[in-house]
Amino acid sequence: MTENSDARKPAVGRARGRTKAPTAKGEERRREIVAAASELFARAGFRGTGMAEVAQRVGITEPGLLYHFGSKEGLLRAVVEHRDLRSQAFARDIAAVGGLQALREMPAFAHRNREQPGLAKLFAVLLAENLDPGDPEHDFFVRRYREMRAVVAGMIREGQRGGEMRADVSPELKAIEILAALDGIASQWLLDPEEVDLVISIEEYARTLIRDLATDPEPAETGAPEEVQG
Amino acid sequence: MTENSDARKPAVGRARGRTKAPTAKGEERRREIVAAASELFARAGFRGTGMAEVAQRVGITEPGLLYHFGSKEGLLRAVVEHRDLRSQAFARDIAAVGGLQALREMPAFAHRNREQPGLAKLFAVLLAENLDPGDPEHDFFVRRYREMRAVVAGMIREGQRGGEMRADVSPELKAIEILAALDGIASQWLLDPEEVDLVISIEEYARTLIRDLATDPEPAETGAPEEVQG
DNA sequence: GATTATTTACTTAGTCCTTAGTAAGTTCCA
DNA sequence: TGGAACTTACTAAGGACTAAGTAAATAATC
Repeated sequence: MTENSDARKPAVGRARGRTKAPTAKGEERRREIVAAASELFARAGFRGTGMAEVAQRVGITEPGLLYHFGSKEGLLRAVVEHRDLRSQAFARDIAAVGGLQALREMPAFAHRNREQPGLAKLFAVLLAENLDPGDPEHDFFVRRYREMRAVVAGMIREGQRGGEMRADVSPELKAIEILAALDGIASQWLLDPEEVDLVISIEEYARTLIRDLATDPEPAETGAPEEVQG
Repeated sequence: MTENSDARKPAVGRARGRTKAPTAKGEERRREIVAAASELFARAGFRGTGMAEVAQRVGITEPGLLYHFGSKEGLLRAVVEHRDLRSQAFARDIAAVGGLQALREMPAFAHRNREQPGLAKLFAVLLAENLDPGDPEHDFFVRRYREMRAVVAGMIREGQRGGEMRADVSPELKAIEILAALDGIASQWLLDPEEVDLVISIEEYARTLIRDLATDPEPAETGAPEEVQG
């Protein structure tokens, strides 16, 4: 399927009929559709979700969908681009505070993720469906992960320059590890939330990271409640 | 699709026509089919692969496939159960050597994985397609991850009992973290092998782990070649 | 040890449903 | 009055799966 059908693929990404500016109603409609598609793609994946399901969910016909997005892949692209909150929020968090403090923010990040399991799942599912070059959004995920690794590596380099992080770790490799751990923990949590607590697991991993990376030993927070710094 | 069609689902798992013992030829054929299906499922997932594709690959008809496995889900089950080398090899490695030594074996595990990227990908893709309860192999993956976490936690407990690992880490949480990191690194490697080196990343993570968990400082292996112990 | 009966391992032909996508027309708002 | 935002009606292909029959190997019987 992916191999021979490179010829005459339908126009992807933009609408069929429309050529000028969209109206407010249209934009609102598109937001609804993206929201519905996000939910369904998170459940059954891109391949496991039919256009008819999405259409029914928003109360429109199938060609109505295609009017807005041109093709199923166009809809996927819209979902992937619009629902990009994850890496944006992630980058904002890490860029806002530098060095070690960024690691201390990881539990907050975990809390936010737990409140929107749909988003975490959407990300995990779509990533797995786009591992192959040739998968429709492969390049998007490659770019996103390169960006995220760069942001995390930058955060570590900052900590190293400031002297609060040990200098003998490679920022690039540590960035791979950190993103890997976060993804992997999320994946185990999504699979088996009764056995794997997302927040506790990430908190513990953050403690490990700080213990391993900090040059100064952290104030022992075992038994010491949060009001220490107040 | 997953919601309403609980009624009259076709018999899953076993063959339609056959009721007694299979012949040697049949078993060989089934192995061929499982191998082909594994490759195709790794590429496009269970949902993205048609029975016709699998059939063509092994040179059989579609009903020929169904004779052997009863349904598409039956074929998936066979793939998942037969291609279970990963966790078995993993458990064997970890159980063979206890404690810290198991962590030192992680790079070897990484090397094996790199030689069979198809298997790693199959695992990642099928996991993501079975995150939901109700997905056909959801329970299988839940069980597998529980087993793997138990094996890793046991290895850590052993290290702690022997005194070579620090006692103030939770074996259960550390097991989650280790499996998460391994999966996450593999996932980034599968997505972008040019930027992410599986073996180097896992080696570095193993070093971090040993540095963090060992009670005795390890002999600095930087610059010291392997012939030290010879 | 040849014949008969049974079973495995298929094939051909066909069912019925779902799939993404098209063509052409309609409504409604700016 | 022209274009955005739809709908109805349709196509062609692919989806898993069934029914019924056949070739060949195996097992049972005389």
